[in-house]
Parts: sequence; structure tokens; C-alpha cells
Amino acid sequence: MTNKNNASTFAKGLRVLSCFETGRRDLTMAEVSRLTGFDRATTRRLCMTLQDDGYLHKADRVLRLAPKILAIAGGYLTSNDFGHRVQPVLNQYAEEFEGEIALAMQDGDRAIYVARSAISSARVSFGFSVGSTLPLLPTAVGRMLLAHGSDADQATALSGLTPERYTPETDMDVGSVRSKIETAAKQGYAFVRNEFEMGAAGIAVPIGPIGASPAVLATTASVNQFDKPAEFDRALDVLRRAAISLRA
Amino acid sequence: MTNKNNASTFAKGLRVLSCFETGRRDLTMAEVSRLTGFDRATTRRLCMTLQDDGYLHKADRVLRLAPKILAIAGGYLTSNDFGHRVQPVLNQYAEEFEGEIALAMQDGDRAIYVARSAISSARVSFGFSVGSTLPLLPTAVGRMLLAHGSDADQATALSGLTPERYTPETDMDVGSVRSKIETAAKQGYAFVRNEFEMGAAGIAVPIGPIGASPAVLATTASVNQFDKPAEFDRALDVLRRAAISLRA
DNA sequence: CAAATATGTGCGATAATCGCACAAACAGTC
DNA sequence: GACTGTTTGTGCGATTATCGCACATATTTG
Repeated sequence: MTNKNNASTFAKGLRVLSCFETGRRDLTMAEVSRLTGFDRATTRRLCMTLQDDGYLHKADRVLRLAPKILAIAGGYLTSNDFGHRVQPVLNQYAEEFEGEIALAMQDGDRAIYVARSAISSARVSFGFSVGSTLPLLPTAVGRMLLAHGSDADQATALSGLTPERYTPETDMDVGSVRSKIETAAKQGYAFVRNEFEMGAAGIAVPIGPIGASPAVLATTASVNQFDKPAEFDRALDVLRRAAISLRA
Repeated sequence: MTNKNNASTFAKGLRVLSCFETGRRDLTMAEVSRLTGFDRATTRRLCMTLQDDGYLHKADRVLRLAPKILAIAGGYLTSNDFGHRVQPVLNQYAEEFEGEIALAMQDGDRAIYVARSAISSARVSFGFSVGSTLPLLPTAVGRMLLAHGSDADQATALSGLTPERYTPETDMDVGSVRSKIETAAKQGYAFVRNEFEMGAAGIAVPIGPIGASPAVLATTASVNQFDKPAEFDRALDVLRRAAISLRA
């Protein structure tokens, strides 16, 4: 049954394009064909279209995204005034904090870093940059986003998500995670340690929706750092003030 | 004549998607139809596909990109290790410079900012952020990119480009611009003042190709600042050292 | 309120798409 | 160098998706 309001070929093309989200450097057309389940010939045609349009570049059979995709991402950032309005605030508070601060938003069943600022000596958490995605359940970012979605969105997200183990300390009990999300909603911040990355902890505070999506500010540091109450309070304070700046 | 290696419906969809590069906040499906030249029904179907896939969000008839597009951009950044390798270097030298430093690459007939770091008090040049695009001819970034493309790429680019006036001081003479590009190639940096933005000047140095595309490091400041030889030399020095760090 | 603009939809002709099978090229191993 | 496995490229025709038109509805503007 064809959905008349949908262009299935375009949808397939987007599916191919999304194979490159992971940043893999070894994708061949054959591998894309396996990832998508599309016939090789179909995959090839869609990849060729992306190449002809300048979105993909091929060298030695390996396909890579080209910078052109950033122009669309730039359109997103521009339309929400991230450069002018958000980045300077993040820069300011990252400097004050002497660490990193990131703004993340929800995209379906995951979180996406939308903007980020870090001083040069800040820990590089997984090499995350703009566009990196995070799971919702084991991260402060994710839980804070869920805490601030509507109840319906939250229920939908939670029922569709299965906890996945990232570290020995990842909370795998849905009820427990739900409870932590409620706590985050009540106290106005989320704090997660050792559940997504051993030795790392994250704090997130809400800044209300941007466009149609919930958004939060977050910072990460080593568990050692945030286990010191003064450091924790300082980080939370910085995040909250930055959030206030962004809401004005 | 159908091009058998190309999926024309997918290409159309990408054409629709690229309408959102500009960051416009008032795009309706009717406007997208005008911009692309596609029939309204076609446009609608392509837009609906983007919405269904989570790339576009519609409110009050206005279409906006959703954060999901950033995930693909993130794939590009990850595959080139920008987060781990490039961003910390930019942060370090932006701090030392007490200004902004950006890495830009060439995408066909334009330049794209791929990474950027700025201290909080840095001037915000046009609110540029990752993904912002710049013209090649009237900018230091563009000229340095052209200077470091192959001669064939350079000739192709120059013959396909018509100088466009951005300020009263924009160089509109192709021969003159070509000569400036050659100068940039010889001296290893490009310097442009008042040609793209009145009162603003830019310096760019090359860092060799990333992937398949030429890349440069650039900084911008007010004309007042860069007209002081000491400030100019300092900026150039910082850029060159940063470039060396990135080439290691 | 009328006019202009934007959106939504059914329908059938046509163009695009699909996948299969064959061929060629390349990479890795012995 | 030979062999095997993998990847890429391509012609072809049956099938499906796409297209645009015309009509209807809804919203915005002057």
C-alpha cells in the first residue's frame, strides 16, 4: 500500500544518507546495501545521487560525507540563532566553569548535541561535538529531556526504550530510571555518574523548548570531580545561570 | 533522458532539503515550491517525507529543520575526527589569540565553516557558526582555498564565478582577484579587508586537504585591529602555529 | 467581506524505479 | 601467480511510484 503523501524513493535515499550518521570511515556501497537492506543496484543509484549532488565523496570505494552536509546543519543552527544567541553564552560560562558546556535537544529516542563550548584543557568526552547523539536513559542529558517532555511524550519514549548496558553501573531497571526522571523533574536537574561512561558524570538542567524540541544544558566531568560537593554545586550553579541567560 | 545512475526523485528531495540551508524561518510549502520550481503536490509530498522522517517540523504552516539533521552533520565531523583532534586545537589558539579561529573548507563554489572556536568576548562575525557558508572571491577564506586547490580546480572555480559586490570595496575585477589569489599562494596567507563586510578583515592560512577538500584556518577581526602591524603579525603567527599543530 | 494565498486530495497517464543476471574489477590469501 | 571472495558497474523489462492537474477547503491579508 503506497502512502500517497510520502515519496518512498526519497525516504529510501534519506535512509541511505542516515547510514553516515555514525561517522564510519569504511562504508562501501556494498556495506550501505547491507545496512539498509536495499538491493545493491538501488543502493548504488542512491549513493550516486548523493555523490552527484556533492553530499558524498568516494575514494578507493569508500564513501564519506562531504562538507556540504554541514550547510544544511548550518541552516538549522541559523534558524534558531544558535551562533548569535547561544554560542556566546556557552563560551562565557564554559570559561567561567573552566570546562565544557553543551546544549542538547531531543530527537525521537535519542539526544543530540546542538551546541558546545569547551576550554582547551577540558576533558574531551568521547570526542563529542555538534551532532553527536546520546542515548536517553543512561545520561543526564537524556533524563532531563525526558523529564521535560510532556507526560505523553515521556510515556511514549519510555515504553519504546529498552535500557542498554553501557557500564557495569548502568541502571537497567525501567522503574528505577523512571523514578530518577521524576526526581530530575522535581529538583530541576539530572545527575548521572558511571552509567554511560565509567569514570564520567554528567549534570543537566532544562532550558525549555527550542522550536518544538525540549532542550537542556549539560556538562560532564570526571566522577572524581563531581563527587566533591563544592565542585558539583559550582557546576550546577554555572549551568543554572547559563540557562537563565538563554531563557532571557 | 533519464540518467540511469541517478534517482531523480531523491535528487528532487535533496533539492527541497537544501532550501533550508539559508536558515529562513518563514518557509511554507508554497514557498519551497516557488524556490524549487516543483509542482505544489510534488513539493508537499517531499516535505511530508522529510517531516515523517523527523528532519522537518511544521508549525503554523511554517517548516523548520529539526535537530535530526545535525546527527548527519555529526557523522561528518566524527569521520574526520574534528571533535577530538581539531576542536581542542582551535580552542587553544582562540584562547591564546583572545579571538576566534575557524576551520573552513571548500564546497564547490563556496566555503563552509567546519569548526570554530571563539572566546566569549570575540566579535561575532555575522553570527557565523559551523555550517555557515561564505563566498569564495571576496573573503580571505575563499581566496586561500582557491590558492590551494589544484590549478585545474582553481581555473574551473574562477571561470564559473562572477564577482558579487558585498561592500563598496569589493574587488569586482576578476583579473585582480586572480592576482590576489596568486599572491596568497606565494606568501602562504590571504588577507582581505572591507571586501565582504565593511569594517571587517580576515586572514586565512592553509592546512592542506581534509578528506578530499582543501581546508584553511581563518580569523576575523575589525579592520582597525588588523591595520596595526603588530596585531596582524600576531594573528598570522597564531594561525600558522595552529595550522602546524593540525598538520601533525 | 472579498480577494489572495496556502494547503489538502483523488486520479490516471507516464516516467521512474526496481531487482535480476551478467560482466568486470579489485583485494586478500596461499 | 592462481584462486577465491568481495565489490562495483550495467542492460533490461515488468512493475510501481511519481507526477501534475483540477477541484475543494482553509487561512490570511487588505
